[in-house]
Amino acid sequence: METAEGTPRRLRALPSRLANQAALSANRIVDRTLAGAGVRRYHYALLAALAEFGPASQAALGRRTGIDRSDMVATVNELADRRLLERAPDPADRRRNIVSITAAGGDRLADLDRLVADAQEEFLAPLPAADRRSLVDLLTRLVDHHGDRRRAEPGPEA
Amino acid sequence: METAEGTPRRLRALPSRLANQAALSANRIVDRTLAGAGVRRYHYALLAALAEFGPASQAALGRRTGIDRSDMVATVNELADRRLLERAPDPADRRRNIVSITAAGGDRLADLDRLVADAQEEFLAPLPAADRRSLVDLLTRLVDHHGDRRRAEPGPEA
DNA sequence: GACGACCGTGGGCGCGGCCAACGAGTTGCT
DNA sequence: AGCAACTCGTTGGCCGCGCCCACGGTCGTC
Repeated sequence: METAEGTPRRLRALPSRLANQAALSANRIVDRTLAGAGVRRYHYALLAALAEFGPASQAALGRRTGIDRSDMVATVNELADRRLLERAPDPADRRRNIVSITAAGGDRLADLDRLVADAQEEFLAPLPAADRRSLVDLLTRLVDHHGDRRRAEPGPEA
Repeated sequence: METAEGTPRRLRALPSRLANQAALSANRIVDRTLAGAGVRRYHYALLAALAEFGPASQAALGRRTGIDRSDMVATVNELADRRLLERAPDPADRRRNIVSITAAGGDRLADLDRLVADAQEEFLAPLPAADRRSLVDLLTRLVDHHGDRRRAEPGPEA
């Protein structure tokens, strides 16, 4: 029998790979769940950001969700088509669009929140509550340190 | 000032998102590091698997690294072009190719191992040793539970 | 000998995460 | 007032990863 082919130790023990594999699993679960409701992760993130902070420009929403400005255009388009949000020009700054969530969008978000919560449960299934807290804490510290943004500091002082 | 735009709580507290963001950071670091040596993650994984278990078929390597059979073809091609591994037909089973690492491939892998180790250090920088162990432990438990493979169990007995 | 399973290969797809560029608009400085 | 620097939305593109399907060749097994 040549079944039971294991992952190489070199890879299996690699924190970066572990993080990646865990994220893979998490994303698979969440994506499958959201797909059942006809949305992708970007859609959920955008609706969540809108519900949390109220209307904002696309650029600001991008900063909050980590979605690139160019990808934001398509994401807003898709959700606007479904009447889950609205895009209106900002009279005070004509460069900006003000994006706001609709009532239907709020309702939809509530549904998605439930689905996503279930997905978290599935993802974290093997861990008891205390370990879940540890995990969240550790991951939070990691992401807080390497700040999300592509920081290109100007190198050593000129 | 409208700077300091934060991530919505709903997202920030989401374990699946935290895992994803952490993996994002990890992958950015590792990818940048490997790119400096002219390779991608798939290349490193493949070389590591070869060095660890010796010559194997492409399908077996795919199972060990998590690389799809079709993607494996290209990966093997690229490394074979650089003489880091060799592909030879298996005389005992003419469906198979036997892929084996070359001396140059072994040398290269040793270099990459060092680079990857540095990358881990950078990724884990904010965590003291004890926390790193906790993290690895927690992540390992997560990935061990949802087994890597796309398991499609036949549902309830017919 | 026929069927099923497996292998390598080719082709394709979607998503997430990027970057470059442009025109319109705004802000800041002088 | 004028100009430079910046911001914003948008278009278009790129790449890597993770997948799937289908095909022809090859075992293995009944």
